[in-house]
Amino acid sequence: MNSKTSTEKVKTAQRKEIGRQAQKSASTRKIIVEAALSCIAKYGYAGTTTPIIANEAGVSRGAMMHHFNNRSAVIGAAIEYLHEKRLRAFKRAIAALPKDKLQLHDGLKAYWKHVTHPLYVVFHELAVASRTDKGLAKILQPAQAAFYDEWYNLSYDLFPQWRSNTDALELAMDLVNTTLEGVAIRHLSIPEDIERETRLFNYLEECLSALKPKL
Amino acid sequence: MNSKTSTEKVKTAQRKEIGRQAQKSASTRKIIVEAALSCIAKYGYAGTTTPIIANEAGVSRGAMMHHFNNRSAVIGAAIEYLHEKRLRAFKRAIAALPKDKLQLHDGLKAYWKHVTHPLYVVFHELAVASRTDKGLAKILQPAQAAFYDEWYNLSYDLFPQWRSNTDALELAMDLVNTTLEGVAIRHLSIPEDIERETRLFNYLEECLSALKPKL
DNA sequence: AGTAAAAAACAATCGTGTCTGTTTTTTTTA
DNA sequence: TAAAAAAAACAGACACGATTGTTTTTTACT
Repeated sequence: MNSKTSTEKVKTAQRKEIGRQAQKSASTRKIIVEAALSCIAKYGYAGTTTPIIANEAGVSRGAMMHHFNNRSAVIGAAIEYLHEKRLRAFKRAIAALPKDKLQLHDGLKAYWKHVTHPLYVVFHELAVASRTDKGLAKILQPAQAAFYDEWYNLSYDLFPQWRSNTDALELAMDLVNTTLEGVAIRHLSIPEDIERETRLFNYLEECLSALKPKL
Repeated sequence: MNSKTSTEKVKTAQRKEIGRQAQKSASTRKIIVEAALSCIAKYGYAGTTTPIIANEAGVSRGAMMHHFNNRSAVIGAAIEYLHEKRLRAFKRAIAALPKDKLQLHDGLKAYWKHVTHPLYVVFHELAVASRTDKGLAKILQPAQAAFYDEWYNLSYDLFPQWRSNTDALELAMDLVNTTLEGVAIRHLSIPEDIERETRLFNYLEECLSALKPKL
């Protein structure tokens, strides 16, 4: 049987005060999880093997397997960590924007920055792998859906002018989403062409201005 | 030393007349290559192992290794085959369009069909894998570049009205390219939403109409 | 008979999961 | 409070299965 999962272990250790052991445990877990993300970025999902992760983390594979029951558990924890990090970073970027005279430009730029962030390729890598790995899909999909949800809600809050026409908002978001992600993914196989991309970026901004409901 | 590559073998066999043996050889090679593509579509690039390909092709692994020196050779042949097939299918779709009163709608639809074709996910799968597999990248990149080139040239030929403003053409193509590919890739992790997609599709068409240089 | 195709067998490597043993920390108990 | 017991962190080694490339054997064709 599986006895208790690693997460449960942490929880029981955390109750009352945080002992040194629990601290160390959390610390190495974090190190391992970050190493896993780093490996996915460097070597791809298939290339992220347990010995490689352990090596990247600077711990023995035995220690790693003590904290996580199997490879999937490591990947799962990495996804969770990645999701939170991604969301936090995006929210922080949004929060840094001027609330009063918020321009479409700023929102667009924030999303662009998000999509060109190194961690985005990790998410994309996982998304592609999940197509043929149902187990992975089961872990990844909720995070993916949650992110889009959050993104939509944030946009709804931030751009009150659009609330009168949610269809337009949805269209605008789809346009931004697909286009920018398309550009980001193109970078994988084709060297970036700043000039062309900024032209596209500017055009997209024009489109949004035109789509914006008039008060 | 690698002695002669499988391709060379075929060539020597093909010179003079096409013997039945050479025919069979070409036939099984094709079967293997198609099986490889099928496997990439089904199990992903990492999951496409030599036993699986051979099994899918219905030949022994030994026979397969007789025709291809190693796994890379199979993949390489598959990419070449895929590229030609993709290009041919796209050209055929373009050729089927009405030459006289060609609408943007038709061109857009053709590209959309191309991007939702099952073989497109194979190409995308390979593109992602090539990020962390430089050997693969070396094979894939030329095909990728050639396809984009061909696409651009075709568009240039098909829409003479745009020739007066190549900047607009380039922008339009970037917009179409990134958006549609973005939608296609979204399908990997998120179930399609026909309504939203057609709305986006129609909007894209409007954008193109507006971008079109006036005569 | 001789050559190519196909199949099978082989050796080497690699990744995974499990198991055993050691050290350190925490908890219990005297 | 100090010693003993329990639990957790960690390291290394093992066995199993899978994949790859090579080599050997069998089959089919000309």
